[in-house]
Amino acid sequence: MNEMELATHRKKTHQSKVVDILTTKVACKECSLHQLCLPSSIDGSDLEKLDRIIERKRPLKRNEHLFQVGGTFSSIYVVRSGSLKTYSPTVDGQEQVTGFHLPGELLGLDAIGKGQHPCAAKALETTSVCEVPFENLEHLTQELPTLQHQLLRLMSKEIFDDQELMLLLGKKTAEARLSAFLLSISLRFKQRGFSSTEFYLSMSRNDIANYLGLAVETVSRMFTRFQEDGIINAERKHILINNREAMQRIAGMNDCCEETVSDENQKSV
Amino acid sequence: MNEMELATHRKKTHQSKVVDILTTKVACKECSLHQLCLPSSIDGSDLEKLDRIIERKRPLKRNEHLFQVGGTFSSIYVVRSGSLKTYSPTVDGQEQVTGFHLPGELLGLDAIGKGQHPCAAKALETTSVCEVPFENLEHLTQELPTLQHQLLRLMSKEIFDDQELMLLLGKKTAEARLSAFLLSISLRFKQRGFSSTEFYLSMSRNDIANYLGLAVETVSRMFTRFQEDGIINAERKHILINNREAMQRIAGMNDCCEETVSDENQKSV
DNA sequence: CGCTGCTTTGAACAACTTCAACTTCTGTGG
DNA sequence: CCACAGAAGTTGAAGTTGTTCAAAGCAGCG
Repeated sequence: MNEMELATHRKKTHQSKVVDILTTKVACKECSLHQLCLPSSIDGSDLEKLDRIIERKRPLKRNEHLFQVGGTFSSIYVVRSGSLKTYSPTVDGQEQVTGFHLPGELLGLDAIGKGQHPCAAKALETTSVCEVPFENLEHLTQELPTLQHQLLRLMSKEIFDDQELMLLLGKKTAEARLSAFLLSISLRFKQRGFSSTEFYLSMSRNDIANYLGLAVETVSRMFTRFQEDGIINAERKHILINNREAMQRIAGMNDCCEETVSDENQKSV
Repeated sequence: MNEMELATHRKKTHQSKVVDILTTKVACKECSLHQLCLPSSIDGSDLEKLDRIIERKRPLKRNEHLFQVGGTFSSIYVVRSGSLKTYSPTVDGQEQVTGFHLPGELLGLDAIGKGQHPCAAKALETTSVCEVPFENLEHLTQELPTLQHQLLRLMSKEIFDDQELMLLLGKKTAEARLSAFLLSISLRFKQRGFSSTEFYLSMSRNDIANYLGLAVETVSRMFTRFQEDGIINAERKHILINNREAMQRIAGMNDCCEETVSDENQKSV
């Protein structure tokens, strides 16, 4: 039944030039991000239903906005390729980078509550996204319990991740922050089938510093220090992780000065 | 700054609290938190369906746990009265307070993704909660689109709030953090029909400091400073907000350097 | 080639932490 | 009801981390 429909659908949406693999209108079924995205754990005709409500937009160029602060919320977005940053303006005219978004990751979940985007999203490089009109998605989740479950899971994960970051910002030293950041990126690349030890950072030092709540200079110094210690090789945006264990150690604790924490005493009360 | 006044306040503080109202099994329909909680925008027989899946547990005593780290996730919880803190253990055996929860607020949303609680929840005072078995809730949201919508809204709000806190932790000075914290508490009390200018903090300075990513001593000093500047009156846990505008100004910007309260000509926007 | 924006480096400085002592509060048992 | 011990909060002084300011090195691009 649906093969035909799907073909028709694809033809209808196939109006822009096919430049490269990034702009191809891949069905969810064939998308390599399948397992990371909303369709995880959905298949068959259900997947096609989801597929049908998704709009695949033309790729964004570097520095183009996906949405602006205060923009009306109507869709959530999934990164298909490339990357974006989200950031909010602060009272004093600065901006605070609230997140980086790699392929398979969702954007816009923070806007559901108020109906408008509390942050802006800007492409860090050439980036393509799937647009999922939220109203349609809500309707579809009524039909597909597993889709609803997946949506809730993804939102929950976002809450969880945010809390991890809060912990980072509240308690960790500069080197712990950068280390944790690099490990997080590394892990996310790995989950997407890329190398976890060698990658390019699409964001500037400034964005990293902003995200981690540090001054650019501090981030730069930390990169230098890690390199001197042989833990990483950093040539501009090209990163090579040499010693993952060391990084995990640094990211984990290193409270302020010395370590020697082999304490087993779990506080229970 | 009036010792007589403060002494009087102190005496009033020691009045015993009658808690029998708190333990009554109120139906959602009659709950004063109706508008803040899941049932918002549901009514009639639908509300009764929700009511039926909710379990009202016996009140928790101060320092009792609602759930522990790593505990199996099966329900989300709504605070009915009292308050709780959530906190996660850090690698080095410390704990990081991730939030305070007042009546009408949800707990456990961060556990949906992994199926177990990434943080523990402990009562700060005598506290009663509603338990909402998640599986039942998920089923019910399939029937009641508005309930689903409300759940998504609440989760989205949590994401949004977390991002606000990230901003606080990443960019703000100690006084800005404390000021923003007090304003947040004030607002939440107001939404619950309590005074927004005079309230009791159920959490210790230690918890506040931990939550804000500061040392206890720093928080203490900031309280003292605010009091000296006449912005608040703080007698232990009893807080009186005298100058909301000043607090908003301090919470908003006040980049790094200090200035006196008289200073009106600061950068706006 | 010279401009611009991004990154790195150095030195002085400020904010916050840590350490330590002291005060105030709370609750428990005599 | 009071005394006492432990917890919680406050205050001061010294010490660190990270910031700010200033300037120089590097890549990209017209």
